[in-house]
Amino acid sequence: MAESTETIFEQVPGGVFPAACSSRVLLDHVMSKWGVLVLVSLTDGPQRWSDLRRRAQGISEKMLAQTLRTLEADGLVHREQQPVMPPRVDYSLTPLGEELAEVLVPLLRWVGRNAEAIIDGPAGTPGPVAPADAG
Amino acid sequence: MAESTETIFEQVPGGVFPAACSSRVLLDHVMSKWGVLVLVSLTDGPQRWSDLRRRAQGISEKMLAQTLRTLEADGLVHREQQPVMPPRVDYSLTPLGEELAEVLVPLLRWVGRNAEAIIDGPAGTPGPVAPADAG
DNA sequence: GTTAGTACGCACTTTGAAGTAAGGTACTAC
DNA sequence: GTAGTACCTTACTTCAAAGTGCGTACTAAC
Repeated sequence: MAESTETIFEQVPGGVFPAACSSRVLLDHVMSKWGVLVLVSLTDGPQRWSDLRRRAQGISEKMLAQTLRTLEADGLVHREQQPVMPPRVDYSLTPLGEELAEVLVPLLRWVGRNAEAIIDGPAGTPGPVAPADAG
Repeated sequence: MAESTETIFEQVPGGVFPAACSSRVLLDHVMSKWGVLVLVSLTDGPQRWSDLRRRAQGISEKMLAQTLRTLEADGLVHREQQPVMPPRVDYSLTPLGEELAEVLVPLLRWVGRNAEAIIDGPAGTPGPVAPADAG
C-alpha cells in the first residue's frame, strides 16, 4: 500500500501531496474534455485531421487544432503532414502515447461501465459501504 | 483493439464519441484538482477530515468539504461521523471507490513518473516518433 | 473575554478551459 | 468573380471549478 502511493504525484516526506506540479499539468492535458476523446480515438490507429473531427462529436475546428497541438507538444501524439493539396495531416500515438493509453484505457473502461449508475442513479443513494476501521 | 474502445464512453454506431455524458461528469469529479488527491490519500486507508486537510497541500476547508461531498454522492467515498465533541468525521473508500482506485492508481503512477520530463523537459522537443502508416 | 481545535456552510470573486465568430493559406472547379 | 476542400489561427466571450472571506456550533484553556 505504501508502495502504491509513494511514486504518485511525487509525495513528499510527511505523506503530503502537493497540488501544483507537472503531474497536474499533464493530467489536465490528458483528461481534458477533448484530449481524452482524441487519445481514445487514436488507439484505433492513425487518423487524419478530418477523421478526428468527425469522430469527436461536437468538437470545433478550433478545439481540435488546439488539443492536437497540446498533445503533440507533450510528445503523446505524432503529426505528419502530407505534401498534397488539399492539405492532409495524419495523427498517431507516439510510443509514449501508446504507453499512456495502456493505463488510460482501463480507467475509461471502468468509467464507461459505471458512470450511468453513479451519476444518473437514484438521487441520494450512496454507493456500497466500506467498513471505517480508523485506528 | 476494437474491443478496447467499444465500451469506452459508450461509443455509438459509426465510431463516434459523444462528448457530453455521465462518463464525462464522473471523470470530471474523479480527476478534479482535489478529487484525485483525496482519492489517492484514501488508498492509504480511512482518514479523518483534518488528516485529509493536512495531506492535500494547499486545499481550503471549503474545497475539501465540497470535494468530499461530491465523492460521497458518487458513492466512491464513505463518510462516518463520530458522536463526539469536537466533531470528528472519518472518510474511507467504498468498495466502488476501491475498484476505481485499482484503475486510477496505475494512471497516476505513470503520470507521476513521466510528467516532469514531458512538461518541464526541453522546449520544442516532441516525444519519440511512431510510424504513421495511415492507409 | 480571547484563542484554539474540529468540521462544515454561504456569498461573492477569480481564473482558465471551452466556445463563438471570423479570418487565413493554397488549390480546384464553375 | 464565387464556391468548395482541408487544416489551421486570432479576437473576444462564456461559464464552471476553484478561490477568498466570513460565518456557525461546541468545548477547553488562558
